[in-house]
Amino acid sequence: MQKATAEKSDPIAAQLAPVGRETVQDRVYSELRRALIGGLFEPSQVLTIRGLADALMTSTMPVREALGRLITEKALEALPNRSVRVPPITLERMDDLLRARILIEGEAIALAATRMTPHLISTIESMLSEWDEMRALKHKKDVDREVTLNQAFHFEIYRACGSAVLIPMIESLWLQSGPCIRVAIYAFSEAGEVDTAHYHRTIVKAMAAQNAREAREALVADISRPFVFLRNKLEADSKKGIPA
Amino acid sequence: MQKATAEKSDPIAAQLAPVGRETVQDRVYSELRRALIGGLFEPSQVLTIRGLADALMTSTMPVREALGRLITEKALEALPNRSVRVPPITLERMDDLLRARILIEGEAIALAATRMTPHLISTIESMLSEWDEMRALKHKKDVDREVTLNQAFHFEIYRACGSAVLIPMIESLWLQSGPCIRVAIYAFSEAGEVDTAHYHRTIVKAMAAQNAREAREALVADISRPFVFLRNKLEADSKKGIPA
DNA sequence: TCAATGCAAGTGTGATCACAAATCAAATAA
DNA sequence: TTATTTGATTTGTGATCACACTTGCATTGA
Repeated sequence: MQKATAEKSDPIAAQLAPVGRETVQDRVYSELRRALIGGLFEPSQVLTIRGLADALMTSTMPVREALGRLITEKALEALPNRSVRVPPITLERMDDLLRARILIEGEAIALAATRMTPHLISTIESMLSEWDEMRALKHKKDVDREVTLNQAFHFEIYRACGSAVLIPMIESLWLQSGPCIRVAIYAFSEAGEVDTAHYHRTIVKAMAAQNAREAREALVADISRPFVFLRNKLEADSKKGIPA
Repeated sequence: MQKATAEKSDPIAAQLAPVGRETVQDRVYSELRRALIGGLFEPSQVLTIRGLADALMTSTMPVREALGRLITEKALEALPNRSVRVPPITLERMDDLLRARILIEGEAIALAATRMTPHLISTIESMLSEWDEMRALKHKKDVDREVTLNQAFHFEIYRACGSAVLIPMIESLWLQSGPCIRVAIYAFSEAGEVDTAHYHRTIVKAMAAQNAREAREALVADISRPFVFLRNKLEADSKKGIPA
């Protein structure tokens, strides 16, 4: 493993930093988080501390702390062998996750709808056009960018709900459904174009009108899509697989 | 600090253990969890790694991992100084927590109501009588036992909802509202007797009838009580305090 | 040939060390 | 007396070491 000795401190740079410098474990945690939400890890893939430490150019210490944190929010799973893996996809778990997301994200967007400001509305409207830009040069399926844009759009709205309790729960739910979503988006691409931007436009319209009920319904339609799609795909696969 | 060197392994005892032995960090995590849900820490109290390690008779390592996990589920709070404390109580946060608990625990109990078995019903009915036993010898206010019993009753029901996603979220919410609840229960005791068992009986009746709507309403009444009580108390205190 | 045993590499866990930053106290200067 | 600075102590963070357990493969036995 590459040495990562603590370098001598630079007192000048130290005093320039505001108050809270970023720790290595925070960086590692963020990286793993991003990778999980983006679905960069396979479901059922096992992760090793030393392997991740090598990949992230650090020692094992920040990695084990980050893994522990991800395990408590169910983004990863601790096997009885003490090894850790990204949770496998099952139909029951997908239904469970979707139900929880409808419940909590639905509540968050309904709250947010009643608190919209003109500035916020123009912000999320401008995010719609970003979506169109990407479609313009869609010769390459940029799944990463698609995932990032989708996440930014949703959380820009959720932040407006003003609940310091609900938002971390939603982040945890995205973390848990990340691997499924990536699989679903790939399946989308194979099955032909599906207009995510259309669903987002419906959401923005409801938000601009401060109509909580319509916003919730539009959101439910948006987040249900990949789940029902993936569910159909998995059921079709098992029908093909089991009789064989 | 007390030495906690790894003792030599006992191969016989090792092979008797099923598969997953308990790690020290799991023990530490459980202890801190129990202490937080039970409200054994003061709000705004700062916790130090070495202090907890000494108290729990272990090294710093398991403690830091446990603290990191508790911080991610918002049971503790990381200050910019890198020190960690139990979050202070504010009116906004209490309202936020109560709203989330009504939303999620309400959904869980509604789900559970549709899945009740005779065995489960008799289990939670028997828990009611335990409550009466405690009341019989209430010469001593056993707040700890009260908290434990309340927790056991609620989670026995929540487990029946069958959602591996909702239950950890509820645990996180209890963890976050633990400090408030303890303060509220003390305030209850001062303000004279309040019959928790009565609310629980109403819940059990609705559950036995598999009436999801009534169960949800009874639950909301039960969990709202300490919050509205504490809210009134805090508002009264601030009215007395600020003009002075 | 196949199952069982034993060895070696890999992995997680806990303890300890090193270091920088924060905190607190006493001492000094205004 | 009050404000500032200096020094010692405390605390969090990251690296490294030691050890037990797991896993995989090769050797050995029937």
